[in-house]
Amino acid sequence: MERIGDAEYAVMEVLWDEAPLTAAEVAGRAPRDRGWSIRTVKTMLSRLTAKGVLSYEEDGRRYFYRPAVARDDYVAQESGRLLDRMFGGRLTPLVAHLARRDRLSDRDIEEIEALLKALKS
Amino acid sequence: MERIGDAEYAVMEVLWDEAPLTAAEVAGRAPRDRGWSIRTVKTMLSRLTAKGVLSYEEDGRRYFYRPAVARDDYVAQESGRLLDRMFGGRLTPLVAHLARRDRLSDRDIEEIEALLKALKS
DNA sequence: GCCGGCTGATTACAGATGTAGTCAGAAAGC
DNA sequence: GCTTTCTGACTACATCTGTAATCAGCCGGC
Repeated sequence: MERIGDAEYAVMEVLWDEAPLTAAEVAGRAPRDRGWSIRTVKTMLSRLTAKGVLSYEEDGRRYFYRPAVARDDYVAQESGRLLDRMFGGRLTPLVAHLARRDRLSDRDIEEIEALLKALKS
Repeated sequence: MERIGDAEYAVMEVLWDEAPLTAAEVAGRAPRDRGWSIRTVKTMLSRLTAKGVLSYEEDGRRYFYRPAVARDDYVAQESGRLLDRMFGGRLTPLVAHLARRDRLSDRDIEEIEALLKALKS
């Protein structure tokens, strides 16, 4: 799967949340703080389509865009990449790292323990 | 901290592993499969220095390069970024995601449980 | 029937990145 | 001493990314 940039990712988020949408609808649902012009959004949509992560159906002369890759698959790829690159592909060092850096709340710990317990049964 | 690319990251890995090193030494220790010329490595070193993630001491007309940011800090930034972007900044969804995608071995589960248990005490 | 506005396609352009060549000067071999 | 070799500095250039303008054509209002 091709890599996508930060801004492109924001466009994907919109469509993962709701699809299919027209370019104008995507622009309307994009994060306000990006301050994108409709042109910018259209460029993103074209590029993402070229990269094969979006597809569309024609509706007259408009397109209805929708994701061609599941959010879960994309997330799996990116988190796998980070894990491979920085933690030798293993999750434990990541958790240890986050714990060291105080990114783990007590609630996190409880939740993850419950999750792991469920996995073992 | 400025962002660095994939190739730049590979250079940092060399120096996080061993420092200080000259440009030639970094080139010699870089992953063979990158097929880098010494020029390429030197460009990386300059850019990383400009970005402030490397520093150097002069040794005659050569430089000895060394990391100016700890690997741990860099890793914290990048894993935080991924967590924020894809999992709302929370670790639990990441673990749940990896579990769903079979990236969690029994050994991982045991290790993480032990780690969490230690954290609580 | 013409005009303003909307559509996707194409083009523009600056900054980042990957990869490397050129240059001026020092050092080292001979 | 002269040539080869090595150094960092600077330059080059294609691709990717973020951001947007231009273009050609269709559609809906009047």
